[in-house]
Amino acid sequence: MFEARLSQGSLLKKILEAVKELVTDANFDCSETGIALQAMDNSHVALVSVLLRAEGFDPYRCDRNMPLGVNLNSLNKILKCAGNEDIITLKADDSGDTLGLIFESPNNDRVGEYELKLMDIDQEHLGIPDTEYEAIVRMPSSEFQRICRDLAVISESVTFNVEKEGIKFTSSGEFGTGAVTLKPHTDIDNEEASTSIELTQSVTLTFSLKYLTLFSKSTPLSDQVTLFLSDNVPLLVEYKMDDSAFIRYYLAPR
Amino acid sequence: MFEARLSQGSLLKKILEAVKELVTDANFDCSETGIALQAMDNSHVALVSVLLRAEGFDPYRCDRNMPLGVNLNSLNKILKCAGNEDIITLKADDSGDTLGLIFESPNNDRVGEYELKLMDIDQEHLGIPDTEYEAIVRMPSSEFQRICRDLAVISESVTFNVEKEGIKFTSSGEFGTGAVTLKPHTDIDNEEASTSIELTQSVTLTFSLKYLTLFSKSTPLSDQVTLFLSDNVPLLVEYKMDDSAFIRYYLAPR
DNA sequence: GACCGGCCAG
DNA sequence: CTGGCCGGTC
Repeated sequence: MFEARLSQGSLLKKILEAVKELVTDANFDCSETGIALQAMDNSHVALVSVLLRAEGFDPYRCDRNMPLGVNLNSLNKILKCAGNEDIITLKADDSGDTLGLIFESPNNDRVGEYELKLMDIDQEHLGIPDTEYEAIVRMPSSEFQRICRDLAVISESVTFNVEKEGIKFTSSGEFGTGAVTLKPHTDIDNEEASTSIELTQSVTLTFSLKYLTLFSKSTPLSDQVTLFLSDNVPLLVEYKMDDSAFIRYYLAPR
Repeated sequence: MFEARLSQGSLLKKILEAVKELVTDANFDCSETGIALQAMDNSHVALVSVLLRAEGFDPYRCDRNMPLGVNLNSLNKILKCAGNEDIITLKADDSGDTLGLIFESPNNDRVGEYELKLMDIDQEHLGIPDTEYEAIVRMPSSEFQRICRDLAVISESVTFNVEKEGIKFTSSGEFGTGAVTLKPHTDIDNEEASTSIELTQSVTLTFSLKYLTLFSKSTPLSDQVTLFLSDNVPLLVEYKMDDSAFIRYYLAPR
């Protein structure tokens, strides 16, 4: 028996928006500690990892580990039937062949009940090594999205150059070149507009803008994004919702 | 060496929006006095003339005349990477093979640096004769845009009939006819909403609405537009931004 | 069906 | 001024 009630249902809706273009089918691995989703993207270039800890739900109950194999496109269609203010409850019985979704409107005068057929998905479970990164950049997620969108005009790839003084994003294409530099900056009135850089070593790496742009669909989930970089190691792009949830993307450098 | 800093960068963004559908490639003729662009539209029916005087920049420096041949579509893409509040600096070194653009955010924690490859464009320099016009109509630019949009429903062309008492725009098409009359009107509280007509002789001329509609993309540049008309002479449609900049369109009558 | 532009709301 | 939504065009 699995049951998880999420008072801020829009969180789940946004997560699906942030993942569905990258992955078509994936397991929701439900356990006592929460719900995890981990999958390579369809072209096996990027990795997505979502964690929703049990503490983020109320109540949360999961008697035994269950991998719920979901077609994300179908799930997304069903989630579009939930209002943004709805409370969403996920349910699965031990047979594990359907996922139940209940959408309750805030004033409880409307209840939607949906069932999604589940599927068996080969669990290619991916150990992600814990890395000490050489550079950690925290910046407004909207800024990151803007930079990806802007530089995509110039080229298909972007080079990140992180120094103590700032992070510089550079692209070069057929009709010209572009570069955006962000300086560390603390806005006390507006913490979410701040940019910070920690590094043990300056780093220069190049990535596909197509994937970064897909990652930046997570912008509505968090005001800030954190980039973790090391030479010859996949970039980690992390959106933390609060202490009980995150979405992480990994992308190998070019 | 050419360098021009424009504190209101959105001006340049809007100018490109107002020109790019008419002209694909053009020279930015940079000289001591400012930046001029003059080009026939792609079908050689209309003429666009933009002038940005040196006084509108701070600082402005141009050591020698340089025609910077630009693909306006590429330039427009790059300008979309500038924020609406950004300060824009244009730069070209004496080789003149790239145009540099620097976008500085208002609080200076974000800098975009772009380079656009330049091209050689045959300078068909167009002498525009100074004309004494028979009729000069000044009106709200939004009104002009609205009239073009409205009458385009009726026909592909519009007839301007200017009398002392008013200007009448008339179209006639397969399913009906339309006419809009504007009377001179001075709104003291709101100068920009006024309409005025000066004439030495009444004038009746017919023009392509397609081009007038393209001209009216300049509406965001100025609250007022001025129409200069004479029999058998191209219409001049002028948007003056302030004393240091204008965009003018010329269109031969049908 | 996808992309771009215009309009409306926060 | 920015972001999201809707409509139109390619």
